[in-house]
Amino acid sequence: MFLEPALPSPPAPLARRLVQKLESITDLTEAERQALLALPMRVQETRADQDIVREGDRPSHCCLLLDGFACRYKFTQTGRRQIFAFHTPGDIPDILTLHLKTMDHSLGTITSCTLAFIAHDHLRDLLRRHPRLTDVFWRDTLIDAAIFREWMLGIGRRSAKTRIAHLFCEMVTRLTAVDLVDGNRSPLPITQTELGDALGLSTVHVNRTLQELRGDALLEWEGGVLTVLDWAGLKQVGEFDPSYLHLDPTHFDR
Amino acid sequence: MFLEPALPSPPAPLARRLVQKLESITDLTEAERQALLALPMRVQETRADQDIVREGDRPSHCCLLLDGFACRYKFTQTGRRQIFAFHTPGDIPDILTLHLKTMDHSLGTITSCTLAFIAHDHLRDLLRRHPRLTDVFWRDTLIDAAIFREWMLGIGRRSAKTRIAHLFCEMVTRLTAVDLVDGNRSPLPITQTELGDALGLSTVHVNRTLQELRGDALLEWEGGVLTVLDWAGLKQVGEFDPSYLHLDPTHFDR
DNA sequence: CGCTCAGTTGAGGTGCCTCAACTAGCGTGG
DNA sequence: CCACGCTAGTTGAGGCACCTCAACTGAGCG
Repeated sequence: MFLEPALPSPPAPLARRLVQKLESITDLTEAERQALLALPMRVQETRADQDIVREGDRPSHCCLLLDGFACRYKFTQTGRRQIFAFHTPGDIPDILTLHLKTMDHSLGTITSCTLAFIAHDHLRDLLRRHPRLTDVFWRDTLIDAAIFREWMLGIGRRSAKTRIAHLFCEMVTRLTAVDLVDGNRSPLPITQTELGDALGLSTVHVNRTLQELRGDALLEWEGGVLTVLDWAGLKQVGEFDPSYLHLDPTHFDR
Repeated sequence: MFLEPALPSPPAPLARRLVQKLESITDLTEAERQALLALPMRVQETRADQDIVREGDRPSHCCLLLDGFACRYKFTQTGRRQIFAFHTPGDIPDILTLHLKTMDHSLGTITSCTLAFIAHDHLRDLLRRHPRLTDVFWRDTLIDAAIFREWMLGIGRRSAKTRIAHLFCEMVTRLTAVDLVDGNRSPLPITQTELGDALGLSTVHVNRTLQELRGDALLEWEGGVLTVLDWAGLKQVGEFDPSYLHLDPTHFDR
């Protein structure tokens, strides 16, 4: 293993958002925090709607999302798209490449993004020196899977209206956990088409269902900002129970 | 940590199926194999349609499936069920309880099963002594998540016929990997209702779609045994590409 | 021999889909 | 500074894949 020294140490701790994200789901020791902040990484700005990693790729780096929104997705053979997850700052959406050599789906940006690439070797070295961080990342992928299950439940068994409301509740909750929500206003810079691709719905039906939710005075959604007008009502329509997000109650509550 | 010595050493290595399952997705050293086989566990026979762990539980043991079929599932608030996964011998469906204290869904038997309960403390001790096994189980949960994604893609974007064919391909492939398939005959002891709950379909529609698949001479399915008459055809109808299962090609091919 | 449970069939309904057209905003280049 | 094109959002009309409800069959079993 050949670990180059970190590039000229950056002014602000780049991995701050990563630490914040991990602390929203678990505790970290000071040593672990420092080790994370010291991770060498290469920063890159990316435009919207760009693939970061594609199905079939065999990456040697993981991608830490520092700023912006990204998503993971895959197409059917007939060209229909399913989005599996929306990712927010602090996430490492492709941490799975540490243990699954070949990507079975793609990762792309939704907005313009700031990305930080971390070499597998550096990550493995970190986990060897701090074995408990392995458990932390493992826990993170277990939560990832829990979110997949909840989406599956929605797509398989819930109405369009409930599905959309549920996703809004989830995004607001997750964004709150990484301190990106201001009062009842949350960033949500995705298109109605992307929302449909995430929920297994057509754009047309998403549009009409959104009109219902707006008509019920539950929310507004304009210019990439979601404003929740009635959180209790939205939770109820969305059948939302945040247990599956396994957020650490000592660091988070809503 | 108080590790009692293993119960009177059983005649046949109980964890044999676990080793076999893990070797279908990765390599194990002899030491790791031995350590797994030496895991202390309490064996229990269970009838069909029994819950093993329920949503909200905080278990202190994991459950290794030695024989039979199990599934994980959750209900919507309106009582509609979604099955998230079918589990086969060698699986530890609730390994997530090592890192997520509270179950966010339920685990139940489909057929009568032989279960082996392993204390979290024993598992943690094993992983401390063999850190690479942590990576192996982490990899296993990553594959679990990949299967969730593939199901999500199906439920969200594929037709009923494709979905059913795809699931059949997946089950046959996974069961082949743990040596439970005899030629073109594979155990599949689930009901049409369970199949529907897994695929987001009604029982009635599952039934009619199965008739199509049988009519196309792709398969037979009777008495809990699936007979694939035309593997190439079934794969094609199901748009099945096994990459997402990340099976170890040195131990497995189909 | 009757109960139960899985599978099957018919009939009618609907939630969401597709296709197509139109509007509004916004960046870009002439 | 306007014209243009592109993208996101919106609306209408018609269709269908899948749904619900309900009844019936057949096998397994106490």
